[in-house]
Amino acid sequence: MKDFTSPISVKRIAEPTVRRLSLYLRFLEDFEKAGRATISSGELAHVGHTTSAQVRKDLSFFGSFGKRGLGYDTGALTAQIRRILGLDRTWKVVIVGAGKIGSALAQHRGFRERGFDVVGIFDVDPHRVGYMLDGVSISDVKGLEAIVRRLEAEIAVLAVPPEVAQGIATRLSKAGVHAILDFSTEPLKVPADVTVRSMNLAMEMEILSFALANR
Amino acid sequence: MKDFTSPISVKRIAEPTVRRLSLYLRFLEDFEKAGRATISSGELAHVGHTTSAQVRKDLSFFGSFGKRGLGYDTGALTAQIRRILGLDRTWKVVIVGAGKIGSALAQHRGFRERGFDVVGIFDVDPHRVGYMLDGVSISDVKGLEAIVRRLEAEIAVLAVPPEVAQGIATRLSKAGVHAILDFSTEPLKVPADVTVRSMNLAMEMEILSFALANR
DNA sequence: CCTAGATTGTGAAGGATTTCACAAGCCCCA
DNA sequence: TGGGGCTTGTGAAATCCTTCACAATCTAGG
Ligand SMILES: NC(=O)c1ccc[n+]([C@@H]2O[C@H](COP(=O)([O-])OP(=O)(O)OC[C@H]3O[C@@H](n4cnc5c(N)ncnc54)[C@H](O)[C@@H]3O)[C@@H](O)[C@H]2O)c1
Ligand SMILES: NC(=O)c1ccc[n+]([C@@H]2O[C@H](COP(=O)([O-])OP(=O)(O)OC[C@H]3O[C@@H](n4cnc5c(N)ncnc54)[C@H](O)[C@@H]3O)[C@@H](O)[C@H]2O)c1
Repeated sequence: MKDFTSPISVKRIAEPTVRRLSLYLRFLEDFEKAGRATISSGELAHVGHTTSAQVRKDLSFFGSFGKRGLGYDTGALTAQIRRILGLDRTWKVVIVGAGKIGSALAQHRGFRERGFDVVGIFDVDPHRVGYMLDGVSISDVKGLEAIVRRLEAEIAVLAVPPEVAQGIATRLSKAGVHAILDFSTEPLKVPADVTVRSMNLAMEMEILSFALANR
Repeated sequence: MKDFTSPISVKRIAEPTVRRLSLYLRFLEDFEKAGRATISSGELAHVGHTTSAQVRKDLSFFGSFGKRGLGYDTGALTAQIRRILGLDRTWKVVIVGAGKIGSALAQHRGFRERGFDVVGIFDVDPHRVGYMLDGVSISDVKGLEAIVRRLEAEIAVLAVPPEVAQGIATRLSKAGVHAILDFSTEPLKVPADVTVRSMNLAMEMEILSFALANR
């Protein structure tokens, strides 16, 4: 699991900072649509449940994008954050596991809209292989490595049963995928140059349970 | 959004601690199944990608559960963590939005298995209302407040389009729900005694994008 | 019953992140 | 052209979280 280190000059960026940048971006897009030409750190902080100092500190890791006395140019800051997050391009994504979650994701419009192109879907079940999901046909997982390499997919979404997740993660890593979004519950072991993020439903539910039980 | 504060004696528990407890619990269950009677902080740390000191510190917030020289009794520690997380009971859950994500969740076995009972499902679409999902029929969202109150549902999962999420969250809060798991992208504004957790797919994908762009 | 070996529980130290607070800079208007 | 009002960018302080390090204490074995 890769750390948030960077190659040149930029030191180490904390994960919470990246999370917040992603939020700021969403708000900036709203503000842009609403026709606002500039926005202050205070306004961004307000909608993002944080403080203006936090917003400015977050941005300061990457440069000086604002104008004192005025705030930030909405369009310019949007573009900067998109660039910082690597969203000034599209990414090729494969989905492994075309079950309930996998097919929901494959049909999710917001995915492509935000620059994540689903170029491949895989399953082991012969009843599913060959069918189309939102324009992409489901391939047999046997061909995973070959197809991933040919398509040059960079990100994989894992929506397979937990007991096979580790095996698929290893195969994906070997096939050149460097980023995995995992929906299963067990933490994956991957090479150091592969980043894994987990969408762990059980954990989130348990955090809610804890909050309810201890209020 | 409620903070991780607690009523009597127990101070404030950091969110990362609760996350890790949830992980430890999963590992403990595996160890129990494998027939291990005791387990050391070092072993738990190993599988959880952390340190033994971290494991002991996490547990120490809640009591002394181990035996020096020996480690922890697997079964007893499992029970303790379940109690701490509020998993020594079942919780009543409603799902709002029976679309792609909502119905995948409703049919998800692991939900009930871990003590989260789906007692109600809601949608606004008349084509969906009345159908059954895994033994629960889909109700019209018009009746949300009445049904939530009658069932005494405590947790809600929000799988509706982002533009209606805030409205539903407010209605749920008023109907007595104190915990919400939100799948939409925009942060929700809720009363202070309601805890919200977000499963934000877009944000996770963007964190992966950042990692790829900056390696 | 005593010693060797292992592991916990926890203050204190260290590190990371957030918040504070203010000088510097920009715009507008008189 | 100069002053007032506002907002940024950023060191320093404060807070939060993790790691260290070791005394306390348990088991097992002779
Ligand atoms: N459904 C949910 O609401 C939900 C919620 C949270 C987490 N999850 C997790 O997401 C994962 C998928 O859940 P789901 O509900 O979609 O399950 P599912 O059974 O509907 O889908 C799993 C799919 O993976 C395929 N598969 C199995 N082995 C495979 C392999 N080796 N290679 C490729 N494909 C393979 C199966 O054929 C199936 O289509 C599970 O790990 C589950 O725990 C699901
Ligand atoms: N599908 C995905 O893979 C995915 C992934 C991440 C996030 N999300 C988010 O999850 C949410 C749901 O996504 P989806 O793909 O399931 O969408 P969907 O359109 O399939 O489902 C939404 C459902 O909500 C219902 N609905 C609309 N207004 C409602 C209301 N006022 N009350 C009750 N129900 C109402 C609709 O009838 C529909 O059945 C969205 O916010 C989406 O952005 C979806």
